[in-house]
Amino acid sequence: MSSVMWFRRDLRLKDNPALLDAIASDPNVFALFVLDPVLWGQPGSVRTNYLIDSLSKLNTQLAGRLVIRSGSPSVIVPNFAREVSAGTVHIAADFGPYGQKRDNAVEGALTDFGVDLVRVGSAYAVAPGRVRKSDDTPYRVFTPFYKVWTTHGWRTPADSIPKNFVFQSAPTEQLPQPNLIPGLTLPPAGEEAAWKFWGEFKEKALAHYADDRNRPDLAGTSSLSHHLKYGEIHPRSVLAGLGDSDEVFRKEICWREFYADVLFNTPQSTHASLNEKFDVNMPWASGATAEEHVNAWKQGQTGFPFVDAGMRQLRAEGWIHNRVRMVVASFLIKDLHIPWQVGAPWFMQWLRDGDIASNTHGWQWTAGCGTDASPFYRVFNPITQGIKFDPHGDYIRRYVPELAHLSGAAAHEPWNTPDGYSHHYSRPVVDHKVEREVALANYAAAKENFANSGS
DNA sequence: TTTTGAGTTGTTCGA
DNA sequence: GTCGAACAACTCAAA
Repeated sequence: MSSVMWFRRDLRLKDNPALLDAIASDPNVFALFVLDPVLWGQPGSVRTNYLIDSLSKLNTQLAGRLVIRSGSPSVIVPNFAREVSAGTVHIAADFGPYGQKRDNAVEGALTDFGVDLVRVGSAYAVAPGRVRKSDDTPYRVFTPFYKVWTTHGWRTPADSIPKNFVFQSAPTEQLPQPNLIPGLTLPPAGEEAAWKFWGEFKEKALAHYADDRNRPDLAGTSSLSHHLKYGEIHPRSVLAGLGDSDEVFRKEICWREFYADVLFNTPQSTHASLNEKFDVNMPWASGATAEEHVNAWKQGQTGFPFVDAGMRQLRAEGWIHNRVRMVVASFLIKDLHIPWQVGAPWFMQWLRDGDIASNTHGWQWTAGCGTDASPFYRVFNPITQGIKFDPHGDYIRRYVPELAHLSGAAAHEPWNTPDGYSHHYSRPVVDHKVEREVALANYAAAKENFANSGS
């Protein structure tokens, strides 16, 4: 007999309860990764390239014993279990809409072969669905969720696997080659890189996190999002390294868990606004001009330096600073009047950390239809946001070469500088002041229509 | 059930 | 340039 560790979004050996459970259940352990065509090889997928790197690092850690098979998991996993005479298949539970469906299908197929699917742990310190109000319904507001999440607690990081543990070997496919995307550079993947970045952040930036995290021109954030996404480090390990004074950063870890919980409780929210009037009554833009606007947004050619820098950073690094994500999302929704459901998939296509829960609900928050009750008249000003959070213009010059000749904060307002357009930078596609008023009127109209529709 | 207090991330205006 | 108030009144959580 043997056991199978089916890796998915938990590509690490440290603090991996499912892996420990596999070893405890039978020391002849096969390490399996399934290339699922549903998640794999989507055109231009940045995450696919990152994942290939991460799998290659994991394979090295396993002394070349990572078994790769491609196909539908509900076929591949049971067949592999039978092939290696496994009694159990071990996984970290997945709480996303697709992941749950997939795992249930695999579990059913395994049962037919007399093999158990064992779920141990998850990608979260506190599994989605566990934090509930006293009436047993889920939270829709962050702060009370955070209070209960904190007191709920989580286990201390698990032991490492035994030193020199040897995994079993089985026939494997080769990892696909990365599909290089021109202009895109990804940081190194894998468990070792995750701990290296986490260590450096803890040493250099964590103490200033509360002040610097909003500054896209500085290295003020942890850059852990892609490592957490692929489970190269577990949030439990990160939380264990924090002190009482690191409340702001602990809250950011909790935001990831909150949004996973929200998605778990409302799986339809990947495409449907939590506040349904946004999908029914909002007069969104359409037609040729709207298409041109969306295209300018995607290409980073809106003529708003802070927006364009962010959209170009996305395609250069597969990442955008969180502050800038809010600004570019607000611009698409409230200046160009395009629904969040157009922007979210573009982010998912290009973000190396693209997480369906965090991405979906980050967008819904900005749109004003998500788990937040902030006033609808909150519209980000893309120019003043830039000047406030990139005060020297360094972030602009890094990503927008047409403005690299402007010094200091002048890069934020090329229209105020004689040679602002001497290097062919785009003119603003809209007038922010005008579009802000349009957005406010649209929200008011949607609310009115909703009231009148009698729903 | 009713009431009360509070809610990640903002902008603009006018003193 | 800085500061406080207004924006306009919703939804959620908890007592």
